[in-house]
Amino acid sequence: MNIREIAKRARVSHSTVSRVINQVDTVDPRLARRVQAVIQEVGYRPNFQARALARGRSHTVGLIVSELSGGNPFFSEIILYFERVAVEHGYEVLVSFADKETHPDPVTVCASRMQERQVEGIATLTFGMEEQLAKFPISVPMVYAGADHDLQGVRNVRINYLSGFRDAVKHLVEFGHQRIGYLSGQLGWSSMRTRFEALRKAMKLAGASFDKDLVAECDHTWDGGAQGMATLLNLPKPPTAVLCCNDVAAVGALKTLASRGLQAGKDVALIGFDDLTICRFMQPALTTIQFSPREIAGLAFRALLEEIQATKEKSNLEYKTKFVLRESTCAPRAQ
Amino acid sequence: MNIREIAKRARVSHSTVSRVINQVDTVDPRLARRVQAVIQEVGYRPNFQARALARGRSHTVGLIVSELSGGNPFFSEIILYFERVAVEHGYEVLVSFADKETHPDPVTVCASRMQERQVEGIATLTFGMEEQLAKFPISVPMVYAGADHDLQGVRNVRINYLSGFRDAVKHLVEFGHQRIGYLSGQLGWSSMRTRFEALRKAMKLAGASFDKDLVAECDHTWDGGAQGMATLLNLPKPPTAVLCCNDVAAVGALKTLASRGLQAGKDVALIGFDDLTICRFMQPALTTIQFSPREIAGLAFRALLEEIQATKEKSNLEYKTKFVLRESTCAPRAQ
DNA sequence: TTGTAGGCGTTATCAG
DNA sequence: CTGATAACGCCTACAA
Repeated sequence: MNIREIAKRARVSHSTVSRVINQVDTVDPRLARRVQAVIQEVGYRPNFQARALARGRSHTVGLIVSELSGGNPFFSEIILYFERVAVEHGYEVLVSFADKETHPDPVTVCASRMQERQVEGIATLTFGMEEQLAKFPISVPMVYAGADHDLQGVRNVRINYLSGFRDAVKHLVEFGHQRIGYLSGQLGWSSMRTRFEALRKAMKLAGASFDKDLVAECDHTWDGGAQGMATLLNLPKPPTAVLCCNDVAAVGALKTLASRGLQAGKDVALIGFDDLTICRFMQPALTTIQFSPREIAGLAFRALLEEIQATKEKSNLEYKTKFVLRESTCAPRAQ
Repeated sequence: MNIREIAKRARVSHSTVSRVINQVDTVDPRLARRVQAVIQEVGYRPNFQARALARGRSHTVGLIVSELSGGNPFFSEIILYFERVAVEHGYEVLVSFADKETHPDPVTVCASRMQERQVEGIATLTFGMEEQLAKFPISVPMVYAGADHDLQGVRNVRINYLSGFRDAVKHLVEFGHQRIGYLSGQLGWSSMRTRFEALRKAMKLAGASFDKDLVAECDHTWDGGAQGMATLLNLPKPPTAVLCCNDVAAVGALKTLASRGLQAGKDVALIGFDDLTICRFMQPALTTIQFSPREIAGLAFRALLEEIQATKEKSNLEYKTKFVLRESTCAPRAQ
């Protein structure tokens, strides 16, 4: 079933049908009704690809994620919500995974797929692989989130990491913590460097001294967090409070604490990052810094849309992390 | 940059270029090399939509999910892995959400989108909304997973719920549990009915009596599980062991237990369903029944591919749930 | 206001 | 083996 078939049945030309479909209002209401009736009757829907071809617009955007962190709900939710908001705006989304699991040369694969489908813009939400992907020889608008420095021609949704860390550190300092540790993700990831920097700055602002020995660099995964916490606990003088680069690492840390008979919120203060739903259900409920995949995906899509539509007045898009107090912190405990 | 431009530069006709791109091996190697060179040089990639139009094949499949259960990692992983395996096979995937959050009439919206993009097949992985979506006036192959009865013309990836429940129940019975409870999702969902049936059968097989009063019907969400467990605990004679319809509900249940000073694996036996990564990290580690989104997505895609390609020898696709023993069970405790 | 003709980038069918 | 030529389904001047 196509536009010509509809035209035949409605006894008009196919251009009239096209006009009706595209709501061109110069068309005679009576003809329009006749066409609509036929469309309804046969359940016709225009062919998206033919339209894209004729109009020269694919109505598709690309989304590049990394998903290196085995089973972190954060990334799957990024996809979920990005897809949602895109669909609401009449866009399709092409998801590409920039990791080695799918292909040895992810950059090329991504680039090819994006180019073939004529995406109108690309959001790169890898939180750390932006730099490698910047080699992309691509000619469409591009959006990052939380890139550490503004790249030429790339829109960046700024992430205010400091706001959350500031309140978190303040909270710990008020409790009297002197030995504050940090479970960092691998610093090869730019967003991990950025988080680390934010923490350092927050410490400085709070007038707290920062001991490099209390930083464990580990995988930003469940197991990575568990290992990292073990490293910190094995220190001659372990920290009395620990912040984590993300929630899954914090949950892993919780596991290690439990295995040593220690309790967060009692023996040691623990703070996560992301605010996954699971935080509310951990025992104790995990205090964390909110970094909502839903909101970030939304902001990124909005930024992308503005770039695609070449909007004059660009919104000032910034996501502000927020400290969320629950039960996993406490005053320092004598060793 | 298009096929004609390449043709011009390689001094051949555009048909020859097309042949080279499509690896038609009747083309003169020298010409082929010349064309390849130009393609490399200008970084040309064929236009996917034009191809789809000309070939009459979209190379796109639809995926319908429900995602009614706020922030259940299970569903986002279904999307993630389905997308992955589809891309590996050269397919694009069109994700549609069949829930009210996006639109009052999800069925129509899904149907329209799927039809417009000319999907070659549709996988409906909602685990309970299949029936409502069956009204779909659609003419392409369709795949379900775990539908409770085989529908005409629809391929169904069978889910063996019993295998997991059988071992779980056996495990509890061996511990000596007499009062086994169940936290069910709303029985309006077919997969919830199926799970419930599987449990009943497993109980029967184990020679255990099944008390209907020990079943709480709740939302299959984090908070739903928490509430359901509260209901069970408020019973005059609460169950000594509880199975759950999924892990997030089990985690919610864990929360309720903790708030009443009870411990799973000590005061009451608790068993989840899904085997989310988080299970390993709960305190105690959650014993559960494995229902892997990765494998199920993979099987569903394979089934879909077979339908699309009209494969003669259909694989016998069945997913077998599996009991995973961890730490959240124990012998019944005197009240 | 409506219809005709041409084009979007590709594949496919023919002659040559 | 190659190259015109005609689809694929739609949009859009331009002409009527």
